[in-house]
Amino acid sequence: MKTRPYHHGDLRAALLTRAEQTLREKGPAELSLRELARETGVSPAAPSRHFRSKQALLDALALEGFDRLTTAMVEAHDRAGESFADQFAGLTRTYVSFATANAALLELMYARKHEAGAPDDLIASMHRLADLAMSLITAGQQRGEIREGPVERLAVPLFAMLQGLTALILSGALQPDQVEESLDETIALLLRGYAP
Amino acid sequence: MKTRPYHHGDLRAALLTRAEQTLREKGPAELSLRELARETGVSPAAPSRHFRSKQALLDALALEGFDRLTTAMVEAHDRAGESFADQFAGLTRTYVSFATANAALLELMYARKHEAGAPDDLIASMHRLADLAMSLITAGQQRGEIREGPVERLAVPLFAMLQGLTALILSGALQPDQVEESLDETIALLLRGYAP
DNA sequence: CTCCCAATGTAGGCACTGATAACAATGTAG
DNA sequence: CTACATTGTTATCAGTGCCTACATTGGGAG
Repeated sequence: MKTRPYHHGDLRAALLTRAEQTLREKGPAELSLRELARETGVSPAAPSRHFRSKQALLDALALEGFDRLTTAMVEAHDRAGESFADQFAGLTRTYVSFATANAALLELMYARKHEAGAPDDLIASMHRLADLAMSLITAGQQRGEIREGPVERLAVPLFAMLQGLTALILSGALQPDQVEESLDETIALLLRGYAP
Repeated sequence: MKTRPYHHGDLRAALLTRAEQTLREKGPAELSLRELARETGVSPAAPSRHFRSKQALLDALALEGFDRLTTAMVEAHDRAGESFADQFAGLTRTYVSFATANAALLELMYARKHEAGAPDDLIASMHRLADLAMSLITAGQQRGEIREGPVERLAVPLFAMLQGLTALILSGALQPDQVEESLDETIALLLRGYAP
């Protein structure tokens, strides 16, 4: 019988994928470093070599989430048509779709951000995401499809809407079969509100 | 030296107020039943007589929060003027104001709602709040200040906006001095979007 | 090639948590 | 006055995150 090698090989990655799985299944509250170690077949203290604290692991997970979301949105932007409405709808949909597919992850991503000790890379990731949305708005303004005004101010309702819509979906306030029509309604309302 | 009486008097209420205080100061994660008991000057197992589990205490806190928020919104509605825009702005502002003043509480209120075992009274409280907003919309429709359509559908962007705006504020994405102008911007955008 | 050392894993223990069971004090209904 | 339900207390359990000391490994310097 071949014994398990002393060194795991890539414990860090193994922990992360396993953690995301249990996060998806049972939520962040149920995530335990010890149990994670148990499931990965490693000693209880082993994870500490890769993640100084439980929070550090959660941060790493959140960071990964931001990366995935950002690339998804960039791809959606490239894939969308020329018209502002198209791009707008495209970005909104991919955001919401990511949110529904990765509910717990997104919750984690935003839960972590308004606490004091948020790491720099996390904050940077979030800003990158925000910039994406802002550039969409300035583009719309240049085409005359969005009313004028400072971007930071105009962007607030958009952010709020995205954030709020996903919150509604995650919280179960919106049934899955209502999501599509709610999205339509919301996008239409935003476009009317943003019209010059 | 007078010894502390065996019976506390109103432990349940004492625990709740103390719990809300620490919730406000240190967030829900740091809330510990044992510490609560310690601060209240009572044995570690005493709280279990009033709250079967930690979750039960959090639920009670959330329920209290919903009650307070609902009454605040009802009062705001009564205080507001006749015009739809007035009422709309009034409700939005009180909601956001409650959110900023009771950040952690509100987070708790919504965190609990999308988990399986949410108690009935909590769910009922949330529906009461939702009905309030919906009735605002139907009233607006009757006055011809809001486009027609099913209320449940029209209400979604409003809920999303409220939820999202508070999320932005709580998360620190909006600086306190930006809140007022963001609110103005958002309310105006919503009114344009809702216009017939 | 060898030896040393940094990286990675293990063993054990500490302080803390929430939960539960068995027991004690209290106040009250009959 | 007494039986009893309520509300505290004590003790204990399993589980957690984190820390220190030790073991094993593999790769780079000589």
